[in-house]
Amino acid sequence: MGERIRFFPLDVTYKVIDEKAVIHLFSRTEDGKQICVIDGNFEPYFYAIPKKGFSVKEKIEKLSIERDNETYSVAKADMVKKTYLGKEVEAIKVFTRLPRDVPIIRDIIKEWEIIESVNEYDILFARRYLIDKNIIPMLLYEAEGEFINLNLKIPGFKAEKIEQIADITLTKPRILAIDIETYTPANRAIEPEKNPIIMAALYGDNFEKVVTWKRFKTDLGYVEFVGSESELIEDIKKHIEAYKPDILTGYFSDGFDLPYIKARADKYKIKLDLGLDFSELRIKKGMDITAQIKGINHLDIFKFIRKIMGPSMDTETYNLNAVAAELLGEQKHDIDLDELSHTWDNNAENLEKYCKYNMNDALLCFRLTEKMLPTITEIVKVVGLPIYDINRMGFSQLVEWYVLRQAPLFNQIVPNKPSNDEIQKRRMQSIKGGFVFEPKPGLYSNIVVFDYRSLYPTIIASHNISPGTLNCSCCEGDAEKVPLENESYWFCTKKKGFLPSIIEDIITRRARIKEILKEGKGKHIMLDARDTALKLLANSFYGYLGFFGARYYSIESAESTTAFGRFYIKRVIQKAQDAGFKVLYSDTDSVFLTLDGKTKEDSEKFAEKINAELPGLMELEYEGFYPSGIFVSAKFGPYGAKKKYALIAEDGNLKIKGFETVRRNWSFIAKEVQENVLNIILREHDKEKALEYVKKVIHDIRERKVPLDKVIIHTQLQKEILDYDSKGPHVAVAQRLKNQGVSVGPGTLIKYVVTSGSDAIGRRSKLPDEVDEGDYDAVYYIENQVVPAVERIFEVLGHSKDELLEHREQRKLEGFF
DNA sequence: TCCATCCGGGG
DNA sequence: GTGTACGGATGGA
Repeated sequence: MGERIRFFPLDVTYKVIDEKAVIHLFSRTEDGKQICVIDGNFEPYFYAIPKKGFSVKEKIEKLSIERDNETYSVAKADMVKKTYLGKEVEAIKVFTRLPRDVPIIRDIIKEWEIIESVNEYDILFARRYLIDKNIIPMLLYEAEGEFINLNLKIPGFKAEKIEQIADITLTKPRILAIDIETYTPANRAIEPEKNPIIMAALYGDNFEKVVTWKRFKTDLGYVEFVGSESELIEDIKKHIEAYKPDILTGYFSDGFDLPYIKARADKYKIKLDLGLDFSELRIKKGMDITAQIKGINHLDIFKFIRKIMGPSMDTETYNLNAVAAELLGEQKHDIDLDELSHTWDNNAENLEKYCKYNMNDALLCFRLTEKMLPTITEIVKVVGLPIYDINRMGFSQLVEWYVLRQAPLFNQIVPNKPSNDEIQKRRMQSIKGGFVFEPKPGLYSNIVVFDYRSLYPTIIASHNISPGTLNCSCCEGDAEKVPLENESYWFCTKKKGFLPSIIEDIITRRARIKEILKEGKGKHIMLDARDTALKLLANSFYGYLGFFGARYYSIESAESTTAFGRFYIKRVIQKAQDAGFKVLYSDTDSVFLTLDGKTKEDSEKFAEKINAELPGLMELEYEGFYPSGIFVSAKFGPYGAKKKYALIAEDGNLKIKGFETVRRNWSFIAKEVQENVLNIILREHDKEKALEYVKKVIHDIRERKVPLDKVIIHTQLQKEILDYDSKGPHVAVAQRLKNQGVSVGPGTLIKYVVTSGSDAIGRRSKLPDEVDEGDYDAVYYIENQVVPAVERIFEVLGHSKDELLEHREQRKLEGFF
């Protein structure tokens, strides 16, 4: 009888040993040791689907060819009953001797007359293994087998049997962050072939190190001096090996740090055999550079944040400073990197601050990784691929690999990726989106808001939308048609489709998590993260159906999804009007009504009635009741009129959408006036009071009674100063800060006050410290801050901008311009 | 206006 | 490694 071990798989590859592909699961054991569990009991295969009525199994079994003195042959061929795009098929599961034989055998079989199609020939062996053996990275498994010597840096264990023993997750993988500084003179390009790495920082759990090769006096404990750049490279290699990370993380390390280190190591002929199997750090070039180390998940946290978190973040740029500012509330050290090379050459005694800077970058990267880890882990668990893989995927790829993992459970053969021609065709196609009912500007009372919970996912599930159920012959003429004018689509009503089944599963899993979260007290970081991961996936399905690269691309399905979306929201609008409610506004999945004399209970009953008629998982949710609200006309953006409204809830909370208040680059006084005006109007319904209040504030500004700290404007620099076309006041201030030797860059928060005078506005914008109390430009704050903040609100109430300003000032202003 | 190329991040 | 990106801005024809 063999031994038993418990382990969390983290990375998976395979090696050919004795003419056989052997899976290697690089893992962490339950008691924290590294181990490589190997499994030789898995064979490469793909599917061949013959044309109807043809028997092809024997021909395939006999297939064997010679090429370059190598023999490629089919190891085995099994007849299997499968489902392919909604149809039952008799396929052949074609086994080859090695993974690399698959494309060769496939190419031959593909050309045969009697073959309808070949499928699943491009699913990497290691991934195929994880799917077929139902192994999910970062979960706990138990293997039975024996320890063997494998010529690896870590012990080997040959498994005869592997099974999951409980739903236990590795929550504390060992993380090591890396960041390098290179010799790059000001205004010069980054040139790895030419310029050395001069510092490298590593930050981990109870571990911090900055390695550099110029000596200077310092008390910093973490600084380590070596004699040369090549020694620096050897040194960081040694530290990484000693730390034994599960995750090596960097910020843009796919595109910068690791390729740079590799380029410099190559120059000195240093072997960067960081892989746990002694393989070298691999830089894969192409359109997109990636860096991979076998056995260690290299995480480029920048990539994850930009691709996955990006859409839900405020920042426009994803540089470390801006991202750390938003996610951690921390910034990079304020130093001028342009001077580093000069300091390195001439003033080594001043290098300490650069070491601190270097360390801080590694620290920020470590913290970002820690912060993202729960979400990353849950995505890994939902999609079922290692951190390294999911780190480099976008939404559509995550959906696709989720689908690929579910496919065997539903006995599905998965369609192939589109050809280039097909992609070109698909790129031409576009579809109609959600329905928008434009609000009429005005002040309203007794507003009820409803929205469809997860509209598109529930439509896909409830209407059985997928390429496999589209226009099925079994329901032709019987099934309800998709509400599209120029098309005649229907989806099967007799058999649940594959995609609708798995999306339904995601929706119900989310509902269960929500239940638990509702019941339980305190924080559930893991459940929150799981909900985030599932939500992300569910919301990506509709986009996936319309994504040109998708295996399950179906423009008809995507079109039908939005068509049903428009249908259901329009139906709510129609029925609400029929029932005597007034519809104020609607966008895609939500609708705003006024009671118009009816009661809140009436609206709840109305929603119940709507829900009784909705299919499957679809549900119109009561979002809230608002005693009053104001809709304001807004500027037209690229997608039509932008929504701009404010509602007040029964508990007095304001719900503001689209107003400038939510943005940072307004002075406190402008935000305060806007919020107070909204409060007076929505709470007290007193237009005159609001008007008088604004007049009073304008008067106070003019009298300079408003304290300086209320006129400070905070604006975050979104890009490099040079990259701004129009240099607004904050850019001018940033420029002056830079001239004074202060390091400013994207993400830096600029605080300034516009002072009085007749100069250009940029010149009059000063740092708060430089301004005396009361020395602000009253006209600017009235005209460019306070008035614009409330102008549109008063417009709705029938008061013009001029009424906000007293006559005398108005004349003065006119004279001014 | 259309098509192709470049860029992001990093020093 | 049973494989290869993406979407938006910019600039030239």
